[in-house]
Amino acid sequence: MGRRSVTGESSSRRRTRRLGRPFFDRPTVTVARALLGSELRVRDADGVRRARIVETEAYVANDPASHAYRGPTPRNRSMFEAPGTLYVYRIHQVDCANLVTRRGEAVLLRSGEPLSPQEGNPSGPGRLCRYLGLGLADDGANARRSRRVGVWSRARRPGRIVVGPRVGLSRARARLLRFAIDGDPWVSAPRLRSGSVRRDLIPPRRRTSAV
DNA sequence: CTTCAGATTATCT
DNA sequence: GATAATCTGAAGT
Repeated sequence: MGRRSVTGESSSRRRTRRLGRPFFDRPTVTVARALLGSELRVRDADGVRRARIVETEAYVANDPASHAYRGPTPRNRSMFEAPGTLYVYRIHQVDCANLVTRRGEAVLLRSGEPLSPQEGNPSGPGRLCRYLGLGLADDGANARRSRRVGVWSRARRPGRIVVGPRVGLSRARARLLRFAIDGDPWVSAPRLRSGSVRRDLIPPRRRTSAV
């Protein structure tokens, strides 16, 4: 905790913009990859918290691991709203945030690099929300329009993207729908390593311990 | 109404 | 690596 990585600035700067419908209204895997390197901003009375997204997971149609798998319920209602909607849920006393892509599909924001002056650890979906001040109250807000929450395009290119199995699931373990910036120190455990997973290969089920 | 597993994390061996 | 914490949503009776 309290670490801040040095992120070679200035060299390949880009103009950033708030991401809108064309960004979110695409296949979920596309959005999950495109979100890497983008910036999440949450405004409150004290100012703006910012984090650079370094790890995501895709939850797609007909996905047994998705909260939307059995159709709309009171909890997952936001997953069936417009692209860019925040779906925030609570598990084991922590809140986790998703961005909706297409109907019933979303991208879980798994970890980020802290960009605000405030120290903190946004590595892990619960910690990311806590660092940014995101919570259940934000469920249903739309990041395309919200004054409080927004996603901003990459200021610089991310490095290589690595792919692997999603974390913490008991079902659909074989699907490679977790994406991260290779080597980024803020990627959550278990760490993905380049070359450790073949994108086109479905690994056999393991009895214990993932990755 | 009751049961139960869970898109996590802190802490221990 | 393994487990407890701690509680809610959703499915079952």
